[in-house]
Amino acid sequence: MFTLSEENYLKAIYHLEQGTDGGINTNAIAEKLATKASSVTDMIKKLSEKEVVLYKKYKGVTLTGLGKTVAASVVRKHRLWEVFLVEKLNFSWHEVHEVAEQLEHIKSAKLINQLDRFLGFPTHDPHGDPIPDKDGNLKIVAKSLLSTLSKNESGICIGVDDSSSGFLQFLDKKGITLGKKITILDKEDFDDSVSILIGDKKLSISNKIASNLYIKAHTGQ
Amino acid sequence: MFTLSEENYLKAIYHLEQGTDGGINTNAIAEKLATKASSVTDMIKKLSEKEVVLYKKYKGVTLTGLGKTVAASVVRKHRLWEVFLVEKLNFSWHEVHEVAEQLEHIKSAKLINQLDRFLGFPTHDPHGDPIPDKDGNLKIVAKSLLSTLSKNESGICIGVDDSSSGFLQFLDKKGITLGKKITILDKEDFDDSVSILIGDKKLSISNKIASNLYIKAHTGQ
DNA sequence: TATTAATTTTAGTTTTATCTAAAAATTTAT
DNA sequence: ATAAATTTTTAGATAAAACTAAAATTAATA
Repeated sequence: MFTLSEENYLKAIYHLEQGTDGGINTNAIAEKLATKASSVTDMIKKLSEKEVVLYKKYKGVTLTGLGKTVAASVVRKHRLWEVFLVEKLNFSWHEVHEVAEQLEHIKSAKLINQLDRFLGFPTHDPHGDPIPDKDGNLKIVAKSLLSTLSKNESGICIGVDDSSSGFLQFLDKKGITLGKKITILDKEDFDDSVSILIGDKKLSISNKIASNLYIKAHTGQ
Repeated sequence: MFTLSEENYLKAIYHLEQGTDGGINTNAIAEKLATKASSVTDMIKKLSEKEVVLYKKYKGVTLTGLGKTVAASVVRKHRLWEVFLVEKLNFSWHEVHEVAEQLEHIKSAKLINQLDRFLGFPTHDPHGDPIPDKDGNLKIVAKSLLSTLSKNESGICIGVDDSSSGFLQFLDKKGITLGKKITILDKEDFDDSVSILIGDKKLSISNKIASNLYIKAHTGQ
């Protein structure tokens, strides 16, 4: 069994490992968890003894198979609870993270299995992130940043890169939500801003925004 | 804000205060929380500094107004989550306690308000215990133990005194559930066992069982 | 009431997870 | 390749919440 703190470290390492292959730096973990590098070293030693990470001094850490399983289970719980909050309790997508950070540590296999069923076995959380299955596997959907699309191309908005509360509320204000079709009307060389058509509305968004929206390839008009 | 441990102490004192008026003993709290008296003394000092309990050395503790509010809020969360588990996630009433012990510490006013609404503002948990409202008040329903009823009297089963898993599973096996009408057919002087009619079934239960079932007075047949 | 018994508190440790400051190792740059 | 900068680890300290053992207080009883 793992403590709340251990679970948080495993989750942080899990997220940092996504998209890299080498070991994860002490400093990177410290920054992610808003703690000090020395604290990270301490915890890593403990996790290493529990055989959830591989650790060589000064060389960073990687999750073991067991470590990945534990971390994925925490992420699974986090994302399932987020779905619950949005679908059943009328939370907005920008309000769920903080509460899910707490709920993800509740220990009960039956609880999470039943919650999964109750929610209809969702595959993605309210921000478009995939929900690991019971075995910790997650289905990777091919996606690209809106900023990489060319003029007249279009796609379905399926996720956000930055899921900070501020960004999500900005999207709400602009009427940009998951599942909507977005078409690139024009791209401005000057500042890389983009004119888009979303629903029946035309609007201009900055490159920064376009670089935080994931799009699923969408053939045809 | 209160730590998990502080909340558990407040809840224990809250429950121990029900039905008494004097101060609560250190030993009683220690037993309830399966800890040592010396640990209780330590925590009580801290709670006293936080002004949630009144404490005089060697004289036990009582909750202050603030203490009652905090404790009631934890109990409210516990019982709402129990309703959720039974009503929405198909838990049995004997399975909910352990999970609710964890869920009761999740901090989010919106979460608990929305959960309350989602569940239809329930007034009682799956064991028949009242759910404190937002202000910590709970509606006391007049109830009596089944063992106090006389021959030919009847009532509705509305709660259990002992809500241990073992007892609840026993009741399941016998088909005794909340909301059912129970009529006393006979009482045995020899061992104080009781013959009852529940639904269309007759069965005999020991005095121990009859002393753990609460009945709401029920006029007429 | 004096003595014994029970309860409660104090004093001193332990464990977990953090921290700061300093030392060690590694990486980067001149 | 050596010095400087950065990163990481070690050493020692702190706070929370628990413990054991002993001392202090209160309650029970002969």
